[in-house]
Amino acid sequence: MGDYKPQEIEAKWQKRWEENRVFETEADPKKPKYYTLEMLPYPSGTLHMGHMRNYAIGDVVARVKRMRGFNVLHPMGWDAFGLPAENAAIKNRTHPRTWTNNNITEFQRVLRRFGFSYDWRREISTCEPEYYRWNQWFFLRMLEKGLAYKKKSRVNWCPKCCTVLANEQVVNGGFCWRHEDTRVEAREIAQWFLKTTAYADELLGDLEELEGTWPDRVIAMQRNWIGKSTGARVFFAVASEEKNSNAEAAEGPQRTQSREQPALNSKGGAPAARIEIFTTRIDTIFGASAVILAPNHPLVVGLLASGAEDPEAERKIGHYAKQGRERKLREMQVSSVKTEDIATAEKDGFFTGRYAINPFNDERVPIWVGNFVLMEYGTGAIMAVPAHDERDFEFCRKYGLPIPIVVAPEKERSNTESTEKEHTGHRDSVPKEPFTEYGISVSSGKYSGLKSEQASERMAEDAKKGGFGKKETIYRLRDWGISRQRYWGTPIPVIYCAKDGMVPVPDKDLPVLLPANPQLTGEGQSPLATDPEFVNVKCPKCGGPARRDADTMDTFVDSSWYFYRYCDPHNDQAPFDPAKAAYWFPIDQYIGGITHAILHLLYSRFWCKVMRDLGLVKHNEPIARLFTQGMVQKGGVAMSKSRGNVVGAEEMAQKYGADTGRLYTLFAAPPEKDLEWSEESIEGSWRFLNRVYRVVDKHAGSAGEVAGGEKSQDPCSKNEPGAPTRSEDPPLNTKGGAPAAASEKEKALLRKAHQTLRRVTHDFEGRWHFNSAIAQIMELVNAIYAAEPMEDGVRPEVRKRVLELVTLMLAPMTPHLAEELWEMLGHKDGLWTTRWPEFNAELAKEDEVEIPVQVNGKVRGRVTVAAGAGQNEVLEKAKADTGIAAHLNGKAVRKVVFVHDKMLNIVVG
RNA sequence: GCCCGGAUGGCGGAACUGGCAGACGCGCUAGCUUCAGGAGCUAGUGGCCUCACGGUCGUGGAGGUUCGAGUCCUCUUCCGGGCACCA
Repeated sequence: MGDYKPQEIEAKWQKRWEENRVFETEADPKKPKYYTLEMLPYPSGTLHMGHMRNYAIGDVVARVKRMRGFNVLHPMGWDAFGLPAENAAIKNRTHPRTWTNNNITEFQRVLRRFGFSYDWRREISTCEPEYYRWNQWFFLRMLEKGLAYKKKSRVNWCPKCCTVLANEQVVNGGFCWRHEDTRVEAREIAQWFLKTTAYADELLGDLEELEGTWPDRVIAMQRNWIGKSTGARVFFAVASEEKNSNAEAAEGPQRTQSREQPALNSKGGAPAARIEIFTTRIDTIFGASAVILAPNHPLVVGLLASGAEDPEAERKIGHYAKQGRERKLREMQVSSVKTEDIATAEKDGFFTGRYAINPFNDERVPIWVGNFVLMEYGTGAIMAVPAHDERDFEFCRKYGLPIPIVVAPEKERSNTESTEKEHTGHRDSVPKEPFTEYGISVSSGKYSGLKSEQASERMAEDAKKGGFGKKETIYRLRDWGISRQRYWGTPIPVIYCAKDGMVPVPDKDLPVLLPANPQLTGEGQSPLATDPEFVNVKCPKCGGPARRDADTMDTFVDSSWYFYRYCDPHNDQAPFDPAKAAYWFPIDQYIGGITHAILHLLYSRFWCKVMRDLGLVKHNEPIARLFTQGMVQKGGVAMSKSRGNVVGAEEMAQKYGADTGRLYTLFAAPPEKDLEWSEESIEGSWRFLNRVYRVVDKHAGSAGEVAGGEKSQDPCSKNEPGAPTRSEDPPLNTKGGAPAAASEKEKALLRKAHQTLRRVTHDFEGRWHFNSAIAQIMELVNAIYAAEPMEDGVRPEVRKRVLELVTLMLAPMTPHLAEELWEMLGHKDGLWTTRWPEFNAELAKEDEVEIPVQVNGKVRGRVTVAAGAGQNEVLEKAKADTGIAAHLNGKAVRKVVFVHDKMLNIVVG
């Protein structure tokens, strides 16, 4: 008799697993594969129970699949580049590599302490040249395909990170994803972009493939982020200034032409400027009362310069004379740079003094500049249809622009009385609110009377025929800016030569190594730029003096394809062997936090499609199933080092053992939900494991001597991982015939065991209700205790078998204890050689069932009958029950509803 | 504003396709054991009424479908998350 000593047991089995290379895997096309993966951690600070939960969930999946006979790939690695390492290095006067490697060592030690079943030979670290050279290789391939380009543009700058951020890294409407209290600033910087937009349509469309296997909210967030809008582009010609004074007219069209920048997409040499607008509601175009440009639209400056001094127009619809407009424009351009709360800001704008021609009805509409029109979205220009759009309504009402109605509600009814009258089609009546839904076109020329959808269709067609527009789909998604002005990342493999311009580093010169000893200042200039040895190189083309690109890549590049590297982690000829990736991919199960719903998970999908087009892989999507686990919280907020509310994983392992820690995180809440850490509750898991240990310990002695116990295993199984042993139920596994039980007690216990096995198996397969699986096992253990002393009425082989089932069911969750119990139960081979047990339906079957009897839908009693009893038998028995009979009270039975083995409802009236 | 989730005892949470609501655990109460504490074992534990048998209410709220609703439908409140002058 001994006590459960997790620390001893855990060390012992971790050693055995390692000696026997239990978790090492190779691609083997003859075996069914299963690739399960937890998102790779950023090694920083301490590994806490939040991390632990993630890995515990992943390990259950890996171990269950292994027991199910799959060839399981379950690797681990480190997202090792990144800002925190650099900042910590500056603070502690060390090197980011030192800091990172120390953390990796620490993380690794704790993960090993928890006995996660990783194939450690496949460990990768993204900060090693053997890894990041392939980031550079991919970059060069994208450069060749035009998927990487450099552009000066307005980008997000985080003053704390001292670097540019991708749009995906800007959260909560303008804050840094790492510094949620820090607003990003807009800066004009030339940087590298990866053309995610080239795959926008595919990234959106393929989400359908993921429906059902990815969480709905992740799909919804990605859809939202990609933001498809189907509509049309329409060209409004800028009207010539026939009302101008003679002097201005004399300068004529040439002046206008030369001053105005060309319209977007204007075909070379097009004489008159035109404004291209994007709309999702071309059907409302007859109601356009203005064209509004973004303040930084390229046409604005030219239009202002040529805009008429028209006192009458100024008085009527504009608020600024010519000079005022220019001042106003500067104001608006400045204020739009600050990423203020744009959504709530008041609509603001001014008339440019020029007019545009609506191509559908040749009407002259004033051209305005508006603060709510974004250059970044669509064409940077809109038509304002105040009667049918909230924002246009607000804007036009403020400036007294007409609000013509061109869509009437389909039914003659609408929400309020006031709108009812207004939406009857008089285009000069003034509505109190815009009608933004689809309806019937009115006052829209030949399109009047059409439904909105039809009108849109026809008008887009006609615009195309007439050469003044076309159908168009646009996306909110923008290209991924990957340049970072920091040290600890992958150098961008590009060289600038005075003679040859931008020259890619040839493949043979990869990797471009990070300089070993940089000057780290954290002050917003890439530290690489200050290293002459790094920067000054010979041009690969002409051999002349040239400079390297001094920026590094966003670390999300590293994590966009790392899971392919696990398939072939030491390949020095290619990022990976396509044959190996073809075997393992797609990832069968990916597990991680919701935080990466659009960052990592969108970039990874993009990368996969690029690799497919490079011929490296054949699949469209890298991740077949995604699971987003909940966070571990303490005091209502997620555990994090910065909040100071972490519970260290190692601390838990020392106090209760790894198995208790694992079990608790699996039991306390379903895996997708957040879990509030409770020191009190973990005691329950600890008690349970002790309870299991004690009862196995008690019966193990006699069980070891059981004849047939060890022999019942398949002797061929030894050293053959492909054909693991499957122990069976001696001696009750007789096929067909009714098993002979020694006693009612024995039969009931075995029945409970197999019922539990059935449910636990089910909970592990897909449903992932680990918490209720554990609850089931607890019930079984309770039943074993209730059957004590088992010696009285339960044969040793049955006792042993029941305890084996408990052990096997616990094995994926508490693997160390399970191995120990397995050994105590007399097994010489490790539990890892054993397969998941099959439940025996015959043994699980109930002889008798208790059926609740309802009278008029209310439970009034229960009757016990043989399983499978028919309606009449149950009904007779129910009527004979005095309690139930009292409720029937001699009333006429109107209806009887009977569900086999479930319930009986007698309806009386 | 739009889009996703949620809401069940004192607490974490069960309840597979509509069929005994509250499994399992925590906490609490009592008994056994112990010098005592702890641990362990056993029993009890949704509210209200009742000495009791039993009754009655009960899954955020209001309606509805059904023999029967935590589960399905309509409306609604609150909480969490994402996106947001997206044309």
